[in-house]
Amino acid sequence: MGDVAQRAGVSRTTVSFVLNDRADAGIPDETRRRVIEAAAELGYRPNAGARALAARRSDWYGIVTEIVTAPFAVDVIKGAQDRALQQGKFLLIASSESEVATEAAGIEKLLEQRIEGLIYAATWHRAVRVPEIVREVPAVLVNCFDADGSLPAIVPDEVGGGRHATQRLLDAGHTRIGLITLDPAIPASVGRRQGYEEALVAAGVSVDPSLVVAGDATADGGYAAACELLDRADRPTAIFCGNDRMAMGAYDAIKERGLAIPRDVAVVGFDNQELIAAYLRPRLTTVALPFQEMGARGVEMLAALAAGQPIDTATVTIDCPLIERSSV
Amino acid sequence: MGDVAQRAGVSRTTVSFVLNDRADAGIPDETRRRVIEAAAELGYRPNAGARALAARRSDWYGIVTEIVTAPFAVDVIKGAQDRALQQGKFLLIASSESEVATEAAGIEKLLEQRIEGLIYAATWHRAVRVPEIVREVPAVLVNCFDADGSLPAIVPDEVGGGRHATQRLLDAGHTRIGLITLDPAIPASVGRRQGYEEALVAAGVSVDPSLVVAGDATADGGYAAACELLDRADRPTAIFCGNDRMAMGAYDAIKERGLAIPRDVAVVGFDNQELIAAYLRPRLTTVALPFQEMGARGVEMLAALAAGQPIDTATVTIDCPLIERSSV
DNA sequence: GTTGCTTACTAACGCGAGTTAGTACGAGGG
DNA sequence: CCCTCGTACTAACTCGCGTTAGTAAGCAAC
Repeated sequence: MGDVAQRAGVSRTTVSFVLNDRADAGIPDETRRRVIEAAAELGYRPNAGARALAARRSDWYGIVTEIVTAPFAVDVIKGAQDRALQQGKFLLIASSESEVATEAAGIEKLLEQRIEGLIYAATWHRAVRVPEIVREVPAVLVNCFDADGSLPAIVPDEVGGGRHATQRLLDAGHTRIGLITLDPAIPASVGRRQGYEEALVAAGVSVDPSLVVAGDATADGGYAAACELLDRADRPTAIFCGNDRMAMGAYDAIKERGLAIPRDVAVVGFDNQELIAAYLRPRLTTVALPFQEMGARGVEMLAALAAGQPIDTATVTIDCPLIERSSV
Repeated sequence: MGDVAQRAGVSRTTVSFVLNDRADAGIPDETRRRVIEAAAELGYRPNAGARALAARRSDWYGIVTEIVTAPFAVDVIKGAQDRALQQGKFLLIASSESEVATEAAGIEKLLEQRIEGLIYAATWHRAVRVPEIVREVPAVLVNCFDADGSLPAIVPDEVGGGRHATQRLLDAGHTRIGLITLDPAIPASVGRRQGYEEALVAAGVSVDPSLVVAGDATADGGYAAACELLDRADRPTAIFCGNDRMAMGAYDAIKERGLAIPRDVAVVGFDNQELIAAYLRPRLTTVALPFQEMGARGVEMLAALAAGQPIDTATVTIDCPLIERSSV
């Protein structure tokens, strides 16, 4: 920076003013131009660490999540990183599944970098107990929530998603719609089922509990549950699967019986896992979890928190849109 | 740090010596203990930015990659991050697919953080043209290579993987083994096919070019190619698919014909995409791309480069192990 | 021709650490 | 009693930058 100043024939302070675009410091255009030119010629690149030190402001947010276990965790990261870049911030990513460090140690590392805020993201929608250390910095939970609601949280609208999926089947003329649910103890299962029932009721279709079967959240679980539904005398004409993996198994069960999708049985999934949904044959109509948007909203809330704006810690829910493909 | 010094009744310098474990500065155990205690009591957390500034050493590596497009990119990150943590380094991740910034802009950001090295990772094995800016810092290519070989590169051993897959089928007694290849212009396709042929030749089985068909790298492509192979009078008893998505399509083709996997037709995939391979029914035997290990090796090479150790820029290949499941 | 007001800067301090050169103290040797 | 020689520290500088307080030059007004 000193070299740039010398080359432009001004002081280091002036260079700082120009490069930081401080309008109040009345620098004439001619001087400004000289400084910018000198910086370009010398290939000057500011030192982010030194700047953070002097400005008492790091321009960094942190995010902790499992990046490998769930393939869609990266979507949260992408959404958050893009939004952060728009704000001139950079996102530091700490994996919470490392073998060489605990989750708390990872957060500790982030705090040593003096991050201005932290996003704590789960790979599947659930209640979590965040490590105490999280509370030392403005924090937002994404795709999870803590039991006592003391931290702001952003979660997918499972109920709405369940409604969208069911409505799509109703719109296609189905009235006997099977539902394969996940582990009934988790929010995804509860919410999606509630949405399913709401949509049926709203359409004046009676809810038949015998059409609801539970299964493992795997392809095998979906296969088994689908078999149960399909082997009834009055088999449903459509199946809403708790997730895409189960839909994968359901496809097998349907095809095995010589039935065609969607002609004989329509299928809707949930999660929109590209690798599955886009490659099943026929391609699977499903409901997307809004990971990117949740990440982006997380950064927005962080910005508000860091700016000291009051935030109602109420949980924010984000819509889960229906992704139309060819299985309905 | 000053507070810690005061509480321990020593100078700031002494605190620095203790916390950085400088053995040369003869600090007696008693003093050391007092300092560590004071730091703990005050909840002292060093400021990484300030430390980097003073020590002229950031302890950061950077990695640039597309994190969303390919689901396994995160494995490279995980492998690299774990190894970096072991070295006391932290990994800064820049997505090269952001809408708000170009790839070069992302790297620029990393350089402003004064990273000590850069990993440039591709999501599929290929030749790349790296932006010039990459050469301003020690850099290693992962899962890709540049045309003129001027940068060290780490790539998967496609040939070995093809050999493993084919050998597994030979071991199971198959001699008529179909191969569904990817776009013949890419290294993955060339290498895997070469491995396939090498294994056959080594086993004394003659290579029948008519058993090799090309297809789109999708489930539909795999389906079409598998149909072609299966509808021959002398259909193969095993199929080696260019990747797992194609295997997914091949499964459909096989099942449609009332054939059983692996009894009538055995299948081997490539890529080990968990979401597919672990959930297909039966579960798919496939070859894994060593993403985590490539990431880890990348960090190791970076450490060597940054330490000024000479490195032959020869490309390093990493073994692609066979993952046994139930389709053979 | 002093005062006062802009305009266009600069000197100097501070951020939180690492590091070098130097010092005070006590023990042991002559 | 003086002179080394470790031992156990400390003062002061430095890293690269942001920022505050201050100043010199030019001009208009009285």
